Amino acid sequence: METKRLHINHCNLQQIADSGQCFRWLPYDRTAYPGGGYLVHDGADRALICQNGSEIVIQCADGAQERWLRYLDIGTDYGRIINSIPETDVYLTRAAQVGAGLRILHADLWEMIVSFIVSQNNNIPRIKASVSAMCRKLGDRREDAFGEYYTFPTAQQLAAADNLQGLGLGYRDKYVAGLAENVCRGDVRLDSMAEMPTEDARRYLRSIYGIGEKVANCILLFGIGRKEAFPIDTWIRKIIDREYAGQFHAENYDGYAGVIQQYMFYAEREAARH
DNA sequence: GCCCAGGAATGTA
DNA sequence: TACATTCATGGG
Repeated sequence: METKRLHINHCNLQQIADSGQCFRWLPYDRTAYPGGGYLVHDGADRALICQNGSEIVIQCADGAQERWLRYLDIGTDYGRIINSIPETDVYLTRAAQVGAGLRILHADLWEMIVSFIVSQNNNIPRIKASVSAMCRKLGDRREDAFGEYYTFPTAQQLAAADNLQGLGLGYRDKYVAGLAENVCRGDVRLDSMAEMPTEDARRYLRSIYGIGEKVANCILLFGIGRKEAFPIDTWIRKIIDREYAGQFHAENYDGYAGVIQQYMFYAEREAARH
């Protein structure tokens, strides 16, 4: 294990953990890390990531620092994005203030694909439960300095499962099983997507049974870092109808509308909680 | 009992 | 193209 300490602007672990883009952030020893400490799982890896003010502390496997810095999207200037919001848009200005510590994670593509297939017509606590159950039942058991954990199951591991009952997937189990089989057979190739233009990658994702427009955009945004992707779920739909008369001009934020969407999503849910 | 959840597939006109 | 229905599952 090794430790990396650094300062990151516009990074609030608590906000990210509750932003609906990651389903395997487990709160860790909150008394020792009042600013937020999480065992962050992504694909086959995990790290302990903690916060004290603007200082972020990453404890991870030897040689994995760069991997986790990339995961945290260290190269993006979120202050510039927030500052690009026109003052005339009172709603969005406020939303970005509320969620000023959000970042778009560079998460494992396969895990994002499966997780967001599971997310359709579902709620976040149930998505977390299903994803955790998939890992525990089908992933590899591993141990590190913080104890045991389970990797996210590979396509092979998911395809090898005789059935996916008992994971709480509901009717979505056939989507997951079908995709896992197609990936194993080589009929679906995911590694090629990272090189595709976003439109091509979106079309490719949408050709997969169980992936529609919204889920494809979530995968593009969180799985391959395409910040222009703008997922519209029930929360975003509600905001657009109420604040923008049914039409939001995402093209005003060309190349990073997905970040704007995340501010909207977080702020709306934060407001609904109180 | 109903409605909702980070929707999508399918059927119908 | 544009709607309507159906799909598991659990919490409010």
